[in-house]
Amino acid sequence: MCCFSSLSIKVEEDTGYHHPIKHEKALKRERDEDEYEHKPKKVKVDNEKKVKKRKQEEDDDNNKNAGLFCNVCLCLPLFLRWEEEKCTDGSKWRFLEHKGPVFPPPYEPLPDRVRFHYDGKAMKLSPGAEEVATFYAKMLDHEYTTKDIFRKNFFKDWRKEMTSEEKSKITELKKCDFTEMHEYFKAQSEARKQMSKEEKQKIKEENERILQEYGYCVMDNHRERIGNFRIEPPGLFRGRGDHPKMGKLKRRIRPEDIIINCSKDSVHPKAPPGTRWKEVRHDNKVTWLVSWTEKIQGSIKYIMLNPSSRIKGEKDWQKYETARRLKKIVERIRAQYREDWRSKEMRIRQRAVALYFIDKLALRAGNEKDEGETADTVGCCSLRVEHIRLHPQMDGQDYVVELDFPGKDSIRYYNKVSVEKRVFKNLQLFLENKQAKDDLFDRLNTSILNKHLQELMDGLTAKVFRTYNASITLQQQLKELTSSDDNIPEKILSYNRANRAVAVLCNHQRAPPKTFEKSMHNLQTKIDEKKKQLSAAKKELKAAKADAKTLRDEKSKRVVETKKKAVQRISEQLMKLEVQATDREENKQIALGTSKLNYLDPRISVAWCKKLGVPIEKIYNKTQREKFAWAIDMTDEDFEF
DNA sequence: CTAGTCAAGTCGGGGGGCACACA
DNA sequence: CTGTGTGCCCCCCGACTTGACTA
Repeated sequence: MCCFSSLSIKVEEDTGYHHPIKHEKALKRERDEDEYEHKPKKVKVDNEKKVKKRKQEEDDDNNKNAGLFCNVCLCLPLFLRWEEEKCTDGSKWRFLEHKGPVFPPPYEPLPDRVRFHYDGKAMKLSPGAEEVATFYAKMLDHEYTTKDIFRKNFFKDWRKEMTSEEKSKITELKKCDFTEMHEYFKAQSEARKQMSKEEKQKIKEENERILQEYGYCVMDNHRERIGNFRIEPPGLFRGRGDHPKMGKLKRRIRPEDIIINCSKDSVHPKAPPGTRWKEVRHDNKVTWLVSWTEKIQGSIKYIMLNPSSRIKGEKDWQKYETARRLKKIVERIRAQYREDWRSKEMRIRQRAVALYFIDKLALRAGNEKDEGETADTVGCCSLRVEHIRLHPQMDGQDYVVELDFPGKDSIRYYNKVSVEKRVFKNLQLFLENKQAKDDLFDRLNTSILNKHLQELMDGLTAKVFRTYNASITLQQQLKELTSSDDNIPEKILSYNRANRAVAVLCNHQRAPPKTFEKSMHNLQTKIDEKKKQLSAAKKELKAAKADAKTLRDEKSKRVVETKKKAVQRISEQLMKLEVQATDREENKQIALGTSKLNYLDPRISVAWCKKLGVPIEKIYNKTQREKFAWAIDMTDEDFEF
């Protein structure tokens, strides 16, 4: 729980003890705010005019795209057609036909020789209890199984699946011995690795067959790839961070849980024999094909189309267009929030400082979360006093803000930034008379913030700043780092460095790969070998040159030439390896994939590739090229984000 | 490494409930 | 006073994007 719900509670609690929100200064501020509220009617009128003018500019810009055609589906005058359709009635498609989801195979009971032991004694479990036990057995060497919450949740849910007899016998998890089961599964996966080529080929073909049958749908005359057409198999819930629900049983999804979405006039998917769907509906206002409710969090899961599909590509394109519209007015917005740092109203100051963080540090919005239902993580609006420290002076810099909090997926955000004096002073004010667990921005939440942003620009929300800042950073960095004189490996290193700058901005971290040291070592060995090769080649060249000098014949001249070429080739290879090593080292704890896939306008990369003669394959792999087909196709080298 | 998996975010909209005006 | 209409707020949930991890 955070800002808003706690705000109302805070006010109630206030009768009991001295709470920050109603201390004297705050009360005075409230009075000030009331006065302030009555004044600025005029400002609003001005704003409306500005908005209109801005809209005009934006429309002009959109029209520039009118000449583009869609090569994704080869047949349509591109995005504008989609625009029109959507504007009229919000429908996402006219025709949708698919085969429904693929269910995981049913549970296969263990052979009798694989036993479960309780309190030292072998015990045959009922199929239901056994299946759940296998989920745990499979995870035995995972850290999860050492965690109390995980064990407690698992045991509780497991007992629900036991027969009454089992339930009365099995009362303590620590007396359970799953090792035989664990060994069995290890052997199984080993056996899978050892399978013959033919067997592997057979499995591959079967998978391909399923993909062809269930992995595609028809949406508005196009055969489109589905993203995730397999139903999630049962297992134990693995939350991230300190998740209060880790270890709970994720039950098997049955056809009776499934809602199918398709068009009326399509051939509806058939439920497996002897079963029926929960519902078949025909809602073309949404993009999903199949949905079901997940029982642990009560959230809905979907089967949707692959990122290469028209519907996703169009959304992606729109996202970047919104970010580009922000680019045009971002200076205006910055000027405004700087102005707002001096507002008489607390809520406006908080809003302005939060927006500054979102803009400068690319923080996420920070919605409220259900306390006790999810891991304790925060974003900008839900920052608490305990997550921030103020240093008037630090490392030779003034007004340093130290941020340290668990963000999305419980990834730590740690940063020290020097901020403007006014921001610093405001933060001091927000912190006054608060406890560690209190909200930093007690008069702000994401909905207030986004409503404000919506007034500044159509479609503007907190996350647009992340997209905008990521993309603009890539563009700037590419400009700064690359030169057309560089060779291809150097250009790619520069690209990765630009990409890396974005990943650092967005705090996209990864655990250093387990094999990192080893692969680094391997690479170093290769480099050493290359160096030896090079010096050998140089020696040979020298000798050849000496020969040529004494002999002065055509043949030895030619030898010199080939040796020269060899030296050149080897030193190029060496350089390539060294660049690779640098790249990998710098990438140890940083993940580039997320920003590449979700934050960087692909047109920037495509234009850069075209301009510098870098093949697009060096930047995007096959999947990525499919996802960004729209950009690869419509972008020329002059594109500016 | 890549592709796939599935958890965890963002954000908007709908609907219930409440305050208030008015017949 | 009661019943009805209206507007607003807030909460919840649905849909969709983002994200780290793993087979």
